Amino acid sequence: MTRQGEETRQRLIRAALALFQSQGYHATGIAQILSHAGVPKGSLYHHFPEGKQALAVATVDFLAEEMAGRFARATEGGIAAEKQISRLFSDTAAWLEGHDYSQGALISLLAQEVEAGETALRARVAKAYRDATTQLAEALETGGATAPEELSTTVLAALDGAVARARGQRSTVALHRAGDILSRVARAG
Amino acid sequence: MTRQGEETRQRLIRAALALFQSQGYHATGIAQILSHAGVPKGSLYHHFPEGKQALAVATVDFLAEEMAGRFARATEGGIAAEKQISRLFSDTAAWLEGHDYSQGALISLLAQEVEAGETALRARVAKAYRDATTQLAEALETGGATAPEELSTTVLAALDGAVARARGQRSTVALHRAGDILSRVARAG
DNA sequence: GGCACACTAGACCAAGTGGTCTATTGATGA
DNA sequence: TCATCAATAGACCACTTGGTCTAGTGTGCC
Repeated sequence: MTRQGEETRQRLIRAALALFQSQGYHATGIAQILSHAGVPKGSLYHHFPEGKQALAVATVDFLAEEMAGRFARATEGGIAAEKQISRLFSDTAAWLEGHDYSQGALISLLAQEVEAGETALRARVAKAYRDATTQLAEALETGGATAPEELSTTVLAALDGAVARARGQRSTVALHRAGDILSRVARAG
Repeated sequence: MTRQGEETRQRLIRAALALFQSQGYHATGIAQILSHAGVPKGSLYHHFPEGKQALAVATVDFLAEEMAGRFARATEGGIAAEKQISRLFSDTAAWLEGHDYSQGALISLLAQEVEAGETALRARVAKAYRDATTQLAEALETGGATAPEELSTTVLAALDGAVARARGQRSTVALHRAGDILSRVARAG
């Protein structure tokens, strides 16, 4: 793959990520991704011969890596679990507001939108959930949480649900409420 | 509206609900709804002149009423908030398994899928969130919870997120974990 | 019984869908 | 320097989409 080819690939992934996150998988057309990325159709099918689904898989992987970095950073410096959680929610709230609620929770969106038949994509979604949970659990454990796996699962579920709601209501109160309650849970142990 | 007309309307709403809940709004075509409901196209546009979006609005209203009934029932007999929450999660888990994970969280799905331009639908989604939260909060308050609004918001967010995840992983463990933690929160006060 | 109209029926349409294919360009390694 | 092939470019295709429209049918009221 040439340097330019690599760049095109990245542009496609970024454009697809933004659009899928904003409208969902089925609402986003190939043409829209192409115009958003400034890339012709031939290039898409050169880099992703399996088409839209393959692009979505790459998008999930890209996002999963980004999240992994975020959780890893949360561990540094031994921040208390309680603090990690409240930060996770308030950072997400700020991110949503910053994008005027146009972005959302890709993984949970795909988990609900994608049919059982699209196995490749479904498998990546499931993997993304597993990885995010164990990574956050490790960070929380480092931060002194008891039952970190259970807490991590709950935090991620509440985060996804609250993001969806925030978008529906154009308000981050749900995010802050959930963050408050769950960070208190971490403190209580 | 004739008796038969009313029945056709109901059939359309039920079919649309099942399909939207299963695949999302954009992935579900008019033709699919029609064939699922066993209703010709002319009837749809007679009952819902504004088309797909109006049908989705009716679907949200229908679901909102159903949820209201569920929360009202939870209040009867003064069940403890702690118990209400664990039931909510385990009932949902059973419901998902019963439908082989084909059904999902419609409101949060729509909240993420629907563009800002579709105002009518967005407004109903926001209303459904508000109503569900206050109804559950009342039930929880009756059950002895402190800060019922905050708890209700968090429970609903976690429920939506856990449903999405359950579908992505074909497993209800996330639902049970979140239910456990949040019912403990209700007990702790 | 008979009329009005709520309702059903589905052919039809323009626009858009994801995907294929051929032609061409230009970066890269020998 | 040049040959090769990765990458770009976009015309094209079969099919589906949501929606419109005209023609009939049968229900319910007077």
